[in-house]
Amino acid sequence: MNLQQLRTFREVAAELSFTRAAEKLHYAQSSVTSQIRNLEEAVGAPLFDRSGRRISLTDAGMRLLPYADEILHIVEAAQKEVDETVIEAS
Amino acid sequence: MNLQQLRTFREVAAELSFTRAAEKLHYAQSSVTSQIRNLEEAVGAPLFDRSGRRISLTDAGMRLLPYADEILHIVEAAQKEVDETVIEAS
DNA sequence: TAAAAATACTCCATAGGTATTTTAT
DNA sequence: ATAAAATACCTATGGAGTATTTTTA
Repeated sequence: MNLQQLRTFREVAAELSFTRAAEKLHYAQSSVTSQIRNLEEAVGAPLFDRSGRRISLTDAGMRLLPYADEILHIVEAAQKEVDETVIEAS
Repeated sequence: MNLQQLRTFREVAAELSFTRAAEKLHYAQSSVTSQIRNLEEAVGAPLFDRSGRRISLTDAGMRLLPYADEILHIVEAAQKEVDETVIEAS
């Protein structure tokens, strides 16, 4: 599991589309496919149901989503906190 | 910034030694050095003061540490949450 | 049949290792 | 003198892309 996979997962979950998530994040569609596949391998469960051109979150996906959000928010907060130090030092 | 860097950062901060952190995490010492260097680049601030063979956390490092801990804890919790789904499905 | 995901493949960046050098005690 | 971090260098893995194929609505 890595932060980039979580960002991509969040976007795919929001769009319910690999293609649109790829456009938004400036990835190739195939890259989004592998990121999600790798994340699914990492967590040991499928995150989306694929039925051709419609996808939907699995149970595991629905459970993971709020954690992904939380993690990414804290990462942002951490960056801001460190930025404060840099500002104060100047 | 990535999760592996945060895990390594946490261990270096706990040990206050690149060498001991490398042993604990089964990395080469040079790998820990680059991981920390890359993390420092990512956040835009030095995280440790190096004065030869003694290292200590900088102000930025001290600020980042609790966030790193929090992020890594939530990552663990997320994995457990997904595991629940896998168990329930069986 | 058309839109979206999966697959095959290629290429390159980077992560990690070994070996060595530098630097403070 | 020595213990620890930094650096130089090398290799291999994997991430991202393009092009194509498969799938289902």
